[in-house]
Amino acid sequence: MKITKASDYALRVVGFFATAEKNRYYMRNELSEICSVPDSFLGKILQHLVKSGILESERGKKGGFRLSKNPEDITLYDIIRSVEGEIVINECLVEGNACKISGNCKIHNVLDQVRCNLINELKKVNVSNLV
Amino acid sequence: MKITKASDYALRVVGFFATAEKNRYYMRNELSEICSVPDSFLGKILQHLVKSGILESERGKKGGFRLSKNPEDITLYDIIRSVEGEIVINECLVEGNACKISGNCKIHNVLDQVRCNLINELKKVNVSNLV
DNA sequence: ATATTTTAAGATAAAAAAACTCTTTTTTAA
DNA sequence: TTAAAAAAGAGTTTTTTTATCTTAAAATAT
Repeated sequence: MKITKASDYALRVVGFFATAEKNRYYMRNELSEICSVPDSFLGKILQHLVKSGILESERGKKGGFRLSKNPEDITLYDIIRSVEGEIVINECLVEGNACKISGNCKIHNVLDQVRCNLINELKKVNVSNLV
Repeated sequence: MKITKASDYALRVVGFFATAEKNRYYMRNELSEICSVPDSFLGKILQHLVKSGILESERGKKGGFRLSKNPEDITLYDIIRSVEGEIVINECLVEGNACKISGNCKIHNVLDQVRCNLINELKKVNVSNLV
């Protein structure tokens, strides 16, 4: 019931971009320093954020990372989803993974409700709310 | 962002008790079979549930486990809390663990809100709702 | 009393996931 | 064509989860 450190780091970085100079590219090692995130680990996290369209990147000299959307259009859910994959409260609800008792118990339905509610809460907050 | 298997197992067991013969003691190995939970792992889970007052136990012949409250008075939160400890959405919010940037960032406040909301949702559902 | 049955407690082991690193490749600009 | 940056993928270490096993303690039946 906890976000991973990768998510925490991602939130910091995207949160920083909301306050940063618009359109400027920041290099991985700059971001690493500014946000106190291990440099090479951050590399992986940034890749995820780029793949899911939250950041955009440019290689080579003058390269780096910057936001590819307005902060208002990026939610906490987007960021966590980007680095952790889909949020699932309990394993049994994962498709193709149904547990033996799933037919006749309500636990899973209830947990799925909790999950939907959690996701909605995370969608309510956008990155500009973090400034 | 997922409950542990121990929590899932605990939910099954307590859920079963809600449908089971009232006041009767069920032995660990019975519960293990009924709920499809590994016998010795279940031992540990049952200990947690007893310690937090959800179940009560009796040793020796005729011993076993049973509910020590009405199903209506046991919430999903109680059960998860019992086996996983306090729900924390992000590590930085754990006391004595404050991260360097905690003073000047809103991320943690926001995640704490999400956490409160999640806990409230889990408190809304009680074990009799699972029958 | 004593043997039997059951949970309690603690140590330990195996497996899985998380957290992080390193190396090689690709892209870009000067 | 060289230097600087991200991309990609493999690999490593650490931590957490998921169990198991063994010994102790308690309750009951005989």
